[in-house]
Amino acid sequence: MVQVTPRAVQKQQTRRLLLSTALRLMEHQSLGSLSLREVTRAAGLAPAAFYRHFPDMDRLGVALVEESLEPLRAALRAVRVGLSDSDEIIRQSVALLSSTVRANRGWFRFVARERHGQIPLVRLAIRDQLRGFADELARDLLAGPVGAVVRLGEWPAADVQMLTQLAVNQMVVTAAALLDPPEDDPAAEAVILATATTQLRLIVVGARHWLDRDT
Amino acid sequence: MVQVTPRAVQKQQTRRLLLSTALRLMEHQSLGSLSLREVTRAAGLAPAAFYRHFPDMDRLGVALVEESLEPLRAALRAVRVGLSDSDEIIRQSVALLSSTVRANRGWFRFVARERHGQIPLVRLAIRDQLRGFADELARDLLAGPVGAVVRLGEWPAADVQMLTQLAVNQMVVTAAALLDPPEDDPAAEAVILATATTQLRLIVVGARHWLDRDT
DNA sequence: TGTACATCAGTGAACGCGCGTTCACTGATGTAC
DNA sequence: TGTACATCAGTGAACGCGCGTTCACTGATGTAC
Repeated sequence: MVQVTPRAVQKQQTRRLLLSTALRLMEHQSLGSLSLREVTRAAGLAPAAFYRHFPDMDRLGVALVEESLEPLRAALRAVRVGLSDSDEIIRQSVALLSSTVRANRGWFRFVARERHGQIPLVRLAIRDQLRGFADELARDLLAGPVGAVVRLGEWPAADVQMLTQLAVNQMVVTAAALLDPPEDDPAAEAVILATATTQLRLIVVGARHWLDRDT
Repeated sequence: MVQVTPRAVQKQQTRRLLLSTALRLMEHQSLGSLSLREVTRAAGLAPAAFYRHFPDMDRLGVALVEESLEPLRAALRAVRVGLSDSDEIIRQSVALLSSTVRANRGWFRFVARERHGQIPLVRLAIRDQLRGFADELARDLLAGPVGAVVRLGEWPAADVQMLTQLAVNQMVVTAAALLDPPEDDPAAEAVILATATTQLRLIVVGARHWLDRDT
């Protein structure tokens, strides 16, 4: 049973404060170099208060992976529901990518950085969550107009997984590129989005011809 | 003029020792959390000796990016030269990917981790080098049998860039997946390679139909 | 409702430690003659 | 070739600092009666 006493509510607020503060501080550093004291200092707490919520920073990282997933998953599904049965699969996919990154900058930066970062527990948690994203995308595609266009229902299950993993990978990589200080060029972001669009288009072309690839 | 006195030779050896020691130590941590003292300790030097070679750890990271490129570039070109005019583009591409990662584990891990890591100078250096890889791949493809199959010569230049960047991205991501402790499953590596093979195949299918994608 | 005790989120001081950087130094190597 | 001075890669001690973790504590909140 979840505690709903004022004290328990306050504790949850402090916990969320620690998580959001850590995410904010990681704009310019990795989890591995973020110190417990930095987080509590920025959150306005004594260092020792940290231990009422997490045994160490690694576990805070894992919690960040798990608890950031929910709003992001909701955002992704909401945009996907808007997909009509038109042929503009690609334009809508890139719009989805772009808007989702915009609305979840901190989380994407965190995932891009820690996905291959130094903390094994966090890497594992991210890998699991990305697999979940890919699975969910697969389900949505199979049920929607995009799946119909490329006849996804006729694909071997392993191939569907491969496709959605490729899409999720490209999403994360593109997001990371968008989040990196886009050098001096003010048009850098447009270039990145244009490249991502074309790459996605190539993948969709590949998907369209997947079943007749040997002819 | 390059110095060739015994003293200069010794200095270069020490410099290379620092670089290789740092790369080895980064198997389990990121550059941002690797300390100058750890590197000099593992290299058998006094901490202050570091400053004879690099102003700080960030610059060592940049040097690592730049100086690891050469052997890797040589390895990549050597394998590509072996490509005959057969249709087995994909099998050879994955063999290339797999063998190259095997022969350059440390470097791939470093690139995968620091590409989105916390040190801007290193991120920038890696981005430049990956762009160089993509450009070189584009040149080789245009001149070779693969380019002929997909009529790469008729593609807009931006599309060729997009394709080779996608390939390089996938290479780095797959390499990172291979390098991560492959969980408990002993067949995990085979699964990763199979997925990478299929993804590459999808990309090639997309490339084959790229010019007639609107028909 | 009021009281008396229990819980526990957060405090603040203290600890030992490894860090990056500085500095004057040593002694082998290099150079001018 | 031999000598006398210059260079400079690497040393070792020292510094001040922020770190993670511990501990006894405080005082508001919770609970039993």
